[in-house]
Amino acid sequence: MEYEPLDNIGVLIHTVDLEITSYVNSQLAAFQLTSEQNLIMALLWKHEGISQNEIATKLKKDKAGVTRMIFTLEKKGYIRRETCPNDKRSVKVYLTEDGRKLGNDVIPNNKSIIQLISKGMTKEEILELRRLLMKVRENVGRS
Amino acid sequence: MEYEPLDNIGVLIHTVDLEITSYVNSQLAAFQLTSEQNLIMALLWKHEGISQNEIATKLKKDKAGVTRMIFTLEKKGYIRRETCPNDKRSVKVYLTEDGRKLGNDVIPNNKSIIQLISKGMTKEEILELRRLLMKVRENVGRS
DNA sequence: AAAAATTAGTTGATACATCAACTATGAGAC
DNA sequence: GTCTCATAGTTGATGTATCAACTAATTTTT
Repeated sequence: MEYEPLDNIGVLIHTVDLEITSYVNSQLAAFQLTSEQNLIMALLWKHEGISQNEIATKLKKDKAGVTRMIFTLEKKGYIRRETCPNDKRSVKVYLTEDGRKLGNDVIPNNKSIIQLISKGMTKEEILELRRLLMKVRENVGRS
Repeated sequence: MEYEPLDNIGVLIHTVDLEITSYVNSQLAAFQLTSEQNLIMALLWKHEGISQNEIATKLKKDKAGVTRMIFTLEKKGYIRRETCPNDKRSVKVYLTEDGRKLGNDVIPNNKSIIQLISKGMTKEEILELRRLLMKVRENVGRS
């Protein structure tokens, strides 16, 4: 009855996650963006003016973390925060000119990153990978 | 030519990783261990007296992080550090009595965690999941 | 309208991943 | 033996994830 605490699907998923992040970060370094900041920017390139709360919901991230990432992006000069006049609790996030221009280079870059991750896999394999990952997700039942 | 920066295999793997970690942490909370601390303990339950460097290598973790995790485990009273007399640069890590006893409860717990993660999947599906994850790994080429 | 509950966001704390700079020790070349 | 290089570990910094406690504003209840 051997058991392999260091070599199981959970650990493998964690390792692959870190390696993907490392790769993505290396591809984004030139734009002064990290993988997670890039997700926020990607949202804003599609729907500018959404609130921090919407960002947190869509990215399934903790609102505390979103507050801090937004702060970092603001420091970098890519976004602008504005209190919503209709609901003063809410903060709407807008792109700056720099932030908007950044998309021209980063969006094509993102497309090629996404393609590379599943390079050499058939549509069926990608679907199967998704299905099996969803099965694991269901098993640990965090939703 | 749509592109889905927020819904691709990379993001899914990241999400599943976080959910697995969250589940594992919930199962380990009673033992005052986190998922990563548990990996170090699991190593020590098998090979007591290995060095921090061996721990870092086997867990593929940065040595800086290992230093800090070892420090935390020492504070918790589960391990003991001892400078190697043959190589004074090296620190050997030993279990305390508490740390050794902890294994009696945690090891069975770990086995059931590992089983649960791939519950309801056939051997072939688990192998296919591994294979596809290794393919992604190869694609991002961080090794 | 006043009280109670909910919501948006902030701040603080802890943990992990990663990189860079550093110290101390050891090993190999000569 | 000394000089050079490599190795083990530490410390500091930044970024992300998560939880808890908190403020301020809004919505619901009564």
